[in-house]
Amino acid sequence: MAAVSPSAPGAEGSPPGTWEAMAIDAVGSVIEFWGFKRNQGRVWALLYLRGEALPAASIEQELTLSKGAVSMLLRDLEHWGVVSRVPRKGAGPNRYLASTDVVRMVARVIAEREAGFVADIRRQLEAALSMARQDAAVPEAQRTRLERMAALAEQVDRGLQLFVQTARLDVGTWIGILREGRGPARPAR
Amino acid sequence: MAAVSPSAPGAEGSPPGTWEAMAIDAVGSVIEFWGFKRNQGRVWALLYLRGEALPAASIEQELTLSKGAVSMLLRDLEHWGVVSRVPRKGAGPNRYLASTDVVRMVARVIAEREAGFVADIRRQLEAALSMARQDAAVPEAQRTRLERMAALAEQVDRGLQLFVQTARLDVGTWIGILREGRGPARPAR
DNA sequence: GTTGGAGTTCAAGGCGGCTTGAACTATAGG
DNA sequence: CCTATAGTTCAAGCCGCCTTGAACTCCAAC
Repeated sequence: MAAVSPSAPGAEGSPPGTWEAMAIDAVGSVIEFWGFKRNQGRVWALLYLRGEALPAASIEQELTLSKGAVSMLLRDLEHWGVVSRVPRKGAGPNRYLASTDVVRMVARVIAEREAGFVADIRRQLEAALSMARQDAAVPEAQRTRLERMAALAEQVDRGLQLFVQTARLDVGTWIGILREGRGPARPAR
Repeated sequence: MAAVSPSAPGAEGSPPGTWEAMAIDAVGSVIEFWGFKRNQGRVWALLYLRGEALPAASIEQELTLSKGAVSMLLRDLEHWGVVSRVPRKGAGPNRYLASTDVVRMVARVIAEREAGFVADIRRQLEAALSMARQDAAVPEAQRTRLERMAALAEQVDRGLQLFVQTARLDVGTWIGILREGRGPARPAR
C-alpha cells in the first residue's frame, strides 16, 4: 500500500476516492433540492461517473446503503428512465447503467409535478373566490383583496409556464453535455 | 342567526368563513413550496386578506396557533419586511399589518437562497474536479465525465440566473397587483 | 426437490424539523 | 414596589419521511 493521500484509491477496481464521494454528494444535494430523494441522485451520479453498468451489490457498498434501499431507489430511477437495467448475461446478477438523458427526464418529471401543483393552487383560489362572491356577507374590500390574490396566482402561473418553456429550450442544449461525444465538454457559452 | 350555509360567518367581526381558510391555506401551500414554513404563509395571508392590522392574539385564534408560534412567525415575517409591526397607540397590544410588497421581498429572499445554493454546488464540483485532476490514478474517462458534470452545473447555473433576471422583470408587473390601487385587478394581458 | 443468491416488500425504528407550553423578560399601571 | 399583560425563548414532544433489516418470492443450478 502506497502513502495514504486523501484521494489515494485502495484497490484499482473500486476506489472510494474522496473526490468521487464529493461529486456524488453534490449531485445528491441538487436532486434533493428539486424534490427528489438525496440517494436517488447519489445512485445516478455513481453510475454516471463510473460509466459502466454496476451490479446492485456495488452500489450498496460504495454508497453504504442497505439492499432494500438500493432496490427501491433503482426501481424509481428505472421508472423515470434515467437508469436502465442490463439483463444478466450468462448467469451473473443484473447490472445497472446510467442514462445520459437525465436532464430531459428530470425536467419532464419536474415540469409535470410543478404544473399539477400550480393548477391545484389556482383551483383552490378560484373555489374560495366563488364562495366569497356568493356570500353577500363578505365585505367588499376583502373580496377585492381575494381577487387580487387570485390574479397574482394567475400571473405567476404564466411566468412559470414561460420559464418552463425557455428552460425547455436550454435543456436542449444541456442534454448533449453528458453524452459521450468527443467535442469539448464546454461549448463556451 | 340565519340559516347555516357553509360560509355563513358567525359574528360580523371575525368570520372564520370557509372561503377565507381556503385562500389562506392555498397561500400556505405556495409558501411552503418555496421552502418557507407553511404557517408563515398563512399568517401573511390572513393579515393581507383582512387588510387591517391585527393583534397577535387574533392571529393565534384565527389560525389556531400557539402564542409562541405566532411570536416566532411574526418575527420572521417582520425580518423579511413582509409584515410590519404597528406600535400600540394608547395602551393596547401591538398590531401587525401585511405589506403588499411581498412579492418583491419573497423574490429577493428566494433569489439569495438559490444563488447561495447553486454557488455551493459548483464549489463542491470544482473541488472534486481539481482533486481528480491532481490524482494521476483517476482513469481518463472518469475525469471526462466529471468535467461534463461540472459543465452541466455551470450551464444550469446560467439558466437559473437568466430565469431570475426575467422573473425579476415579471415581478415588476406582479408587485402592483396586491396594492390597493383602483384599477382592475387583472391587467388582462 | 432442494439449495442459494438476487431482488422485492414492508413493518419498525431513526432522524430532523415544527409546534407546543412553560418559564422568562419587559413594560405599564396601581 | 408589586401585579398583570404582551411578547420572547427554548427544551421537550410530536409527526412525517426515509432507511433498515428481515421475511418473502423468484429463478437457476445441482
